[in-house]
Amino acid sequence: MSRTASNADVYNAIADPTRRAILDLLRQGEQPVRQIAQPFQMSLPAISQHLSVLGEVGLITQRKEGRQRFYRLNPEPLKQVSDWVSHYEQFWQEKLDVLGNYLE
Amino acid sequence: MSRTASNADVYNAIADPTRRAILDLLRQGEQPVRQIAQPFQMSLPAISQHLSVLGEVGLITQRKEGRQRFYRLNPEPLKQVSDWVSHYEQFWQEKLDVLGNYLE
DNA sequence: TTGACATTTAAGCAAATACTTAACTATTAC
DNA sequence: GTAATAGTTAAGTATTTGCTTAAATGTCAA
Repeated sequence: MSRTASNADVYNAIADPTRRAILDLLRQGEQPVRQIAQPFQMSLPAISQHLSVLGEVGLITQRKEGRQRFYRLNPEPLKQVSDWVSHYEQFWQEKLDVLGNYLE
Repeated sequence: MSRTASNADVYNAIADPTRRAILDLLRQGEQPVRQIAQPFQMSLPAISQHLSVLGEVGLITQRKEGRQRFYRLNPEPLKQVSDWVSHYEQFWQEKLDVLGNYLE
């Protein structure tokens, strides 16, 4: 086994700010690569590589149309993150409750 | 500026499975380093370094007692992740709704 | 069929990451 | 004091990451 047990996992995919921004972009709907790349100061291959990482963990899907490739958001894998984080929500909720009680 | 804009950020901190496991452990309450390290097949310095990463982003705090150092969970920074992910929850919720409507 | 366009793949590189072992610092116990 | 205990810091290393430029692939347009 390699050093990192779950190497190509969702947590890793969203660790990069560019990739998160790409996901945010795709919330508006599917887009071709050139359009996805446009806001970033980075070469097209770099974006393509980020898209590939996102694809590997299932966060985006691809549709080919002519010479364009449309990428579409598939947020399901984020559910894993959401579920994990939700275990911690009670903690800051508790803190808020304590604060609330104090204010009453 | 370096390659990654937000280098020592929460997303990066939780990208590592060991660090997530440490956070999970600390949900049970504060613990000294030796106890945190115990479930992992990894040297103590390695754990210490992970704790340092978690500390840098504010996910844990430290309390010194004699020669022991107790680490305590501070989940607030996870709120950032929770908030970001929540933007996507509607997407899979929609999918579930579509499924629900179909089943009716 | 030649060339432009959209995108990926390849190759290379500097920096970051996740470890390791060895050495250090602080605290308590004898 | 001396030694054991708890933990960090230092130094070194193999691997991964995030980029780059150059070359390759596939598609449409003249």
